[in-house]
Amino acid sequence: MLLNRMVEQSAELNAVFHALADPARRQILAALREGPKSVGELASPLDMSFAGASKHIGVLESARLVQRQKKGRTRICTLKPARLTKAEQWLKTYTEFWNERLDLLEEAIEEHGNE
Amino acid sequence: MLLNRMVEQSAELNAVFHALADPARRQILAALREGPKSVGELASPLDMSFAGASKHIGVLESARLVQRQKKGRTRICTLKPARLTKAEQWLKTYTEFWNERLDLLEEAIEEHGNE
DNA sequence: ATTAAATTAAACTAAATGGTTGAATAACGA
DNA sequence: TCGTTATTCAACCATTTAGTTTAATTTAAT
Repeated sequence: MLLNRMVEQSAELNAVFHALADPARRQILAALREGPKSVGELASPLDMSFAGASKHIGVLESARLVQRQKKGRTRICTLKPARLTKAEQWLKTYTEFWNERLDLLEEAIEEHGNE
Repeated sequence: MLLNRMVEQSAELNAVFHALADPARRQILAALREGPKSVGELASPLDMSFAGASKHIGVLESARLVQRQKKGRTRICTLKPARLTKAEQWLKTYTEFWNERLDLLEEAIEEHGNE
């Protein structure tokens, strides 16, 4: 159903944007760009308790931006940026709109600039 | 100072991503793409009280995504998507990273695909 | 001058968020 | 087996959020 898909998309964007709205979580994503890391490695630079960091990773995981898999007694986190493209696509329609406006403004200035 | 600028950026991204994380707010932004609208016009399709909608517009305003100006007894809201480009830029570095990975994967498949 | 309309402000509630600490779980090393 | 390490879980607390309703404010219309 159409409505169904819209609601899903909405929930997805909710989760992704919400996940990105916290600086600790963005720091975790930044760290993961260097490669997979354990929860402990991600937590240590974060100026908060280990459990707190684990929660943040949980938020990133439920937004499907990060995947956590058991390896021995550690959990290895990897970046799954596929969902970011959804957010990027959403933003793109807005910046396109903005650029169109700027173009129109430019035209208007060209036409009426020396009045 | 360098730290200063980083914190500012961080606060800015916090505000923008947080503003985008709510479907009612995204709906308001979508409506504003058609052109400037009054608070009332933005509120009516929103299935919430007028005051509630006004608060959402306040969130968008403090993220500097929307500007509200008094006109008679109404307030006209206009889209100011400049800040969205900050968010887009931030996302872009991640999707670029992702595309690089995909390219590497593709290469790897080309090389070892028929083993 | 009064009333009506558009909007914000204030006060409140319920739920979510971001954080803590301490106990529980599970796997590794001696 | 026993202690240690890595991580999560549970319970809790303070703050923020999203929403409400009612009152206040400002401007327009009669």
